[in-house]
Parts: sequence; C-alpha cells; structure tokens
Amino acid sequence: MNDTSPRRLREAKRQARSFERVRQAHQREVAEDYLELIADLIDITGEARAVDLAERLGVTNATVNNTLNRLARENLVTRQRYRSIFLTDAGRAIADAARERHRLVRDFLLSLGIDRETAEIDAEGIEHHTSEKTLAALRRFLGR
Amino acid sequence: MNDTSPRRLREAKRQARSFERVRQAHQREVAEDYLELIADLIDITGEARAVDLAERLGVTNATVNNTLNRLARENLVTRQRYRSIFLTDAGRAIADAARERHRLVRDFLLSLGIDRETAEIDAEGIEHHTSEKTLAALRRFLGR
DNA sequence: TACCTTTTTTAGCCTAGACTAACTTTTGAT
DNA sequence: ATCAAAAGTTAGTCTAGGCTAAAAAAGGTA
Repeated sequence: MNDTSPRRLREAKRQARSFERVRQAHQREVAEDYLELIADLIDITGEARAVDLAERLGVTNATVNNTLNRLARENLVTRQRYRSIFLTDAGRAIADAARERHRLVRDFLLSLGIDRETAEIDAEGIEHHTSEKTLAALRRFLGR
Repeated sequence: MNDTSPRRLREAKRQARSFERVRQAHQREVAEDYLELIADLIDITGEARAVDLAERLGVTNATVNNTLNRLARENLVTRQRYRSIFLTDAGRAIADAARERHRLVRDFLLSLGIDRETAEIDAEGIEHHTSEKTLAALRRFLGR
C-alpha cells in the first residue's frame, strides 16, 4: 500500500500530534501529582513531609526523594536538608490548577452517577489529559 | 503533626491505590496505543509496517522497533524479520477493547459540544484512565 | 541484473522513575 | 541527656521509552 494522498498524510500528522500531547502530559503528570499532594498536605496538616508523600503515593521514600530533587531542580519546590518541603510560586500555581482540574473532573464523574471511590480513581488519571476546552465543557455541563 | 487516625490512614491508602492505578495504566498505555494503531492499519491498509507506526505515533523507527520487541516478548504481536507486524489473539483483544473505549470517549466529548480535533486529542489521553464503571456511565449518557 | 531507495534492525546513549540496602540526621520519650 | 525510632539521604540497580547514527535487508526500476 502506498497511499500518499493529502488526506492520509493530514490524518497521520494529526494523530502524531495527539500522541505527542499525551507523551508531554506524561512528563507533567508526576510533577502535578506531587505538587497537588504537597499543597494538600500543607493546607491540611501544616507541612509536607517526604514520608507522607511516599505513603500517599504508594512509593518508597527513596523514590520520593529522587523526584523531589527533580522538582527542586525545576524550581517548583524548595527544601533544606532534613527539613520539610515548600512550594515555590510556580509550584503553587501548578498545584492550584491541578487541584481545580481534579475537583472539576471528579464532580463531573459524580454527576454522571459514578460512585465516589471510582470517581476519585478515574479523576486522578483523567485530570492530566483534559484540555482547557474540555474543562470549559465540563463547567458548562455542571452549570458553573 | 502526627495524626494517625483511622480516617486519615484509610484516606492515605485509598489515595495510594489511585496513584498505583495510574502508574499501572501508564505501563499499559503505550502498549494499547501501539496495538490499537496496528489494528487500524491492518483493517484500513491491509498491513501494519513499522514505518507507518512511527509516522503516526510521531516517534522514530528505532523507538517503534524497540517497543515492538517488548510487545512480541509479551506475546501481543508476532513478526518475522523484515516483515510486517501481526496481532496475536491477546493483542487483538486488547486492541479491540482500546478502540471501543476510544470511540466511546471521543463520541462522549463530541456530545458535550467539543470540537472534533480537541475531542480526538483528549480522548487519546483519557481513554486509558476510564474504568468499566465510568465507561458504562458514558454509554448510559449517550443512550447506548 | 544492478543499483538506488526504502525499510528494518542494531548499537550506543540518555532521562525518568521505580526498587533495596545502608547510612545520616532529627525527633521524641524516658 | 541519652538513645531508640522515625525520617531523610545516598548509592547502586533495573526497566521503559525516547534519541541518533550506521548497518543490513528488501523492493522497485532503469
């Protein structure tokens, strides 16, 4: 088969863009999850400790430490050795946006009649893949 | 802070499960994307070639080859050297399920009034994170 | 048939994110 | 104040999934 029609080429490019988007989202996902969780812990308990992150993420301390190093390198968190974790302004902004998306997706799933446990789990995965347009549609649907 | 209340511990575990799910989905995502695409290419053009996968996924030939080796190791595809790619029964089953989910999510987004391009892109990301319960809710919503 | 082009494969490299095990520092209770 | 437990850090390993560059095989055409 050697269909090099403009139609087919256009479609292939569009598809490549979609996958590209997903791969980029991928790289952001872990960062967003960490930042969101750090913000939650700070707001709820007053501080974010690596051990709590590890427990909530279901990974080891070492993994958390690793990832925090990356986030610090990217100026999203700050930390002093053996002390708890803080968000930079940039980190806080990403966390806030992620929390907003998370809530929106979860509430939307709940409004479809999905149980709370499932809505939480699915929202966790879906929130990273919803464009601004889709978020707007969800808001519209929820009458917000 | 040392809140070790049952309530908090339960919540932490639930959250860990959610993230665990997302990480597992992660590992499946690439496989599903490949298998879905291979099935599409076979159905549309009669065969799936690595070069077409690379073009559509927006990655290099070498990357495709790498990943196909993994899929073959996992008995999801078969291949003879320098020949095109085939799905095993297991691979076909995963591809079919992925295509069904993809269509459902896309159609659902379209039904919310989202434009086709955005619906395609977001569906590509979201399809891997929708549980059976959520899929059922989408079907219900679409009246299927 | 010969040869150029296309496609596939291999080799070698990189980063992220996971792990275990061992070590260091801090915290908190006696 | 001491010292054991908790928390954080480091070192070393692994896999997935990217990349580039180069080699090998297949395909198509003069």
